[in-house]
Amino acid sequence: MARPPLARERVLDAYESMLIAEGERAATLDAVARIAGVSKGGLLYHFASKDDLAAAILRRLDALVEEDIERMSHAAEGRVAYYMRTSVMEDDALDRALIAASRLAQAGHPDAAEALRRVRAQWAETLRPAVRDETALQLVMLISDGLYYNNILDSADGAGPTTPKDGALAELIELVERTVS
Amino acid sequence: MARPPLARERVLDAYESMLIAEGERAATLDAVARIAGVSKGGLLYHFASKDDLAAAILRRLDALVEEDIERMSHAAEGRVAYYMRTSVMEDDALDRALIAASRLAQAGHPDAAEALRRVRAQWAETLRPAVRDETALQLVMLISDGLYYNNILDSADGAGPTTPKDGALAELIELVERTVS
DNA sequence: GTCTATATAGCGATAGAC
DNA sequence: GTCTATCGCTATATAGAC
Repeated sequence: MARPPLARERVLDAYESMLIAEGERAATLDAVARIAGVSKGGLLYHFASKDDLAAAILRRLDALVEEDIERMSHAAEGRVAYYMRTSVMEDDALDRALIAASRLAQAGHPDAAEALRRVRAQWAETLRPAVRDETALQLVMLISDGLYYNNILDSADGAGPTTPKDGALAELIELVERTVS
Repeated sequence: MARPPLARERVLDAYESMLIAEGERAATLDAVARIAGVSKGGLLYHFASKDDLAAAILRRLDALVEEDIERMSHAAEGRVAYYMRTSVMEDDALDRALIAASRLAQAGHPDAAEALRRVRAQWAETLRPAVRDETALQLVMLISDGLYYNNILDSADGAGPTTPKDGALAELIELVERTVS
């Protein structure tokens, strides 16, 4: 676990990139192997099947979410502001794993849908002490879901962001914080 | 246009159902034909290709959104309340077309992603006169997006809704209306 | 650990009978 | 307008050399 083979990580990154940029359909073993710079046989040495590849993405997601929950719990700006600010696309490791998992979920992978629901439940649990009541919690969760939904749509083709950024986002966060606390 | 062939509609409905319940991967011509109760040849008489099938879903979506915009414009409860109330899954024709289009978008179909962005822009235009400012508009749009995102996730497998319903939804709508108007 | 070559199956689409 | 039969391609996965 301490030093995973480099080729294995490269393959997983390539799979994730393909899922994000081209969708599940295009993320074939051939295409992933090509992007990762290995042969199909080489790929299948590290991941025995396509399902194995998907499972690895979901494990990566779980690990990144655990770190995120930890950071959110101790964020100086407060949990709500941290959560909303990090819900816009920054193309970091967690964003990418989330979008990849969403692609898998929508392609019909049941474990991916369950993983995403579990992640959402963890976030809700962490946010609950920081908001006034359940209605306020729903409001914050849904706005974050909305930001992710747009990230997911815009990552499909190379479209520019349709959601607020920078100044507009700061105003939105301010409005939400006034509403929920 | 006045009386489209019944078999054609059955095929389109079957395709939509497969997309929603099993994802784009599983919505093969064989599977769709089987659900619709026709042969693959029969299917391909009505829709020349799989792309043609996807395009028909997007045309259906456009027509249903046009009706929805019309209803929203004259809703007695107000545009914001109408919009939020109809953003939770009711399994009506519009919900189904939206989820199907979202599956196509995430499978890498570029026209689907563009269609969904266009729909979102139409909704924003209709809501704008009903809210205080752009930040408020963003808040309403994102909560609706969040509700759809959860619909989409929960439709993949047979999971129960994770978003507010009935009383909790009414409270959320009330909170949002206080915030944006 | 990575490669090439190949088996096997499923998919989209065509052809032609009825 | 709907069917059966079939073609050609591509995808996943295996076998075995290096």
